[in-house]
Amino acid sequence: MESRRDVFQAIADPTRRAIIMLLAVSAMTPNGLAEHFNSSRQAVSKHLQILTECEVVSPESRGREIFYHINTQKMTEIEKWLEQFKLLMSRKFDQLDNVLNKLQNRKQ
Amino acid sequence: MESRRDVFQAIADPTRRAIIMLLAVSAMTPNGLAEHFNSSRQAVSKHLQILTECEVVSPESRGREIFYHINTQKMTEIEKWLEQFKLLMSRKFDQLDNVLNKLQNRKQ
DNA sequence: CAATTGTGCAACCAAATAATTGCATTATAT
DNA sequence: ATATAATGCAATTATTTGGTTGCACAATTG
Repeated sequence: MESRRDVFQAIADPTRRAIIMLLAVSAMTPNGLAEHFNSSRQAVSKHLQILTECEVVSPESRGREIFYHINTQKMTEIEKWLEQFKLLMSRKFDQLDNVLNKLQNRKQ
Repeated sequence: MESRRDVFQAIADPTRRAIIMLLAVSAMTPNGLAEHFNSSRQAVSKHLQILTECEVVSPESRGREIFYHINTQKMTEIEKWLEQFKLLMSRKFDQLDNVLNKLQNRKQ
């Protein structure tokens, strides 16, 4: 539970993805979240720790409860990466188009 | 190297993300890919195996070489999940809006 | 003040991961 | 036919992961 700590690592685990979805609807406490899963409260707490470390989530203390909120901003990193990917893909098709155009020009 | 085999697991590893980006530009062989990394060819081959298993990539044999292509379709699963997430987030704001509207109506 | 509640943290453990090295196999080239 | 190149597969290993239990500690309740 130490090293690689980024958004992609954060969403790799299905339980963490479920936590993210729940928190997207409303901020919740570890106990509140744990009710939705089979694993123990401490297990959920560990996931929250990981999510906090990569800033996907941030804790807000209210009395003895801690509400965890989604950090939307961090989630956009995934989107950025996907955009980059799609850009590279589209360029590939552009190059293919160029090849096809040249072939067509030769035929003319 | 057995169990969880989905797109999110696929993009969790930074080397695999790099491989995906390279293949987004053009199909490549394991040897060709390995030149871009410090790790051994076999290590890259294992990543390709994982990427193949979750259908992010597919192999095309040409003589003794194997060209790996990106399977764009599978990448959209990530996008779908992100869309779902953003939908939940927007609904949260809608609910907040509703609350604010009701408060405003009371003041009227 | 004592009991309870909500939480984090440490120690521990089984399983999975990423990487290595050493082969076996197939296709090409000489 | 033999050498070489491109690749996959198996065994091994260190590290990381995800989970558990048991505890400590602060806030709340009675």
